[in-house]
Amino acid sequence: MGNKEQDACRAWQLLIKFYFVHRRELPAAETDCDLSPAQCHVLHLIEPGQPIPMGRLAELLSCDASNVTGLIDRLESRGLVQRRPLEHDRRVKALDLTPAGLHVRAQLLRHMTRRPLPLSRLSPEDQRTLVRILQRLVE
Amino acid sequence: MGNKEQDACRAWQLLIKFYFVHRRELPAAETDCDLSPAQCHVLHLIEPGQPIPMGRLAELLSCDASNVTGLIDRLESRGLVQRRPLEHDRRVKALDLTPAGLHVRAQLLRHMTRRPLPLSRLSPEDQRTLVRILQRLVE
DNA sequence: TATTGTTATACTCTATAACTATA
DNA sequence: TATAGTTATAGAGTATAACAATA
Repeated sequence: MGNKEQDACRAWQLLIKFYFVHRRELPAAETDCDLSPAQCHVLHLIEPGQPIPMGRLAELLSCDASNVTGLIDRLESRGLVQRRPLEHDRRVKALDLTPAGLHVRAQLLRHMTRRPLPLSRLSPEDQRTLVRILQRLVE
Repeated sequence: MGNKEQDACRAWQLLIKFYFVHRRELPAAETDCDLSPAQCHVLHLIEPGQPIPMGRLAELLSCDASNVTGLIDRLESRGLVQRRPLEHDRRVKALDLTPAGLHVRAQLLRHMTRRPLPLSRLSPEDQRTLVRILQRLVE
């Protein structure tokens, strides 16, 4: 029967609810770092030492490329991000974190993972189980 | 020891990652319904038959009250939401869904729960376990 | 006087369309 | 001609501060 479907659907609904409930907690971490949600997302996506083309970033953000221009303009003017044209194709501009950007990104990740409060309601076994299941979901 | 802390922290990080990965999938459901993310959030929060004061909505959205004014202006001009002053305290304006709003909200929830795809990777047992654990998290 | 919501203002985020530079 | 990114424009989302109406 469709029990498996039902469980998957129910889990999906719960994850969405969790998403909504906590989408209002994450911004606290973001404003702690003086970043807008979009800027936070960008910093999260630019992995240290792995320059990423602007177009690829637009894909990951699911937004228009024109958007990325302004987003990066602001981060660059704050000294957190650098544009550099690729040697073999000068149309492409690769983004990388500056030292200051690295620092803010690390701070952001610390702040975002600072409050696992609702999770402490779970038993140790459930916490381990949740970790195992989620790892499979996001891999 | 700190194992419990570690598991809670790890689970939190994974949920955040899940949040980021899927924050770009949910907007598809939102634009299907021709709603912005914020409008989607509002419709999600106004439960059918349970009028909610504007200030309470600002709390739930974790945003300034002045924001809610514009947000509701736009939804009201589209005929999805109604403002009504409470009889016993006419400062307070309670929000309720119109019939059209009810319809769009139901459509939105359907679209949002339409794709439990990554969840189908999990075994039936894991799906049930995930449901049980998440229920405790969002209750 | 205190509270609820609105208005005015300014900035960020977002998409569309037209454009520039490079390939 | 096609692609990567930018610019111009317009509308939505957001916060702060000053305001109006009600309590």
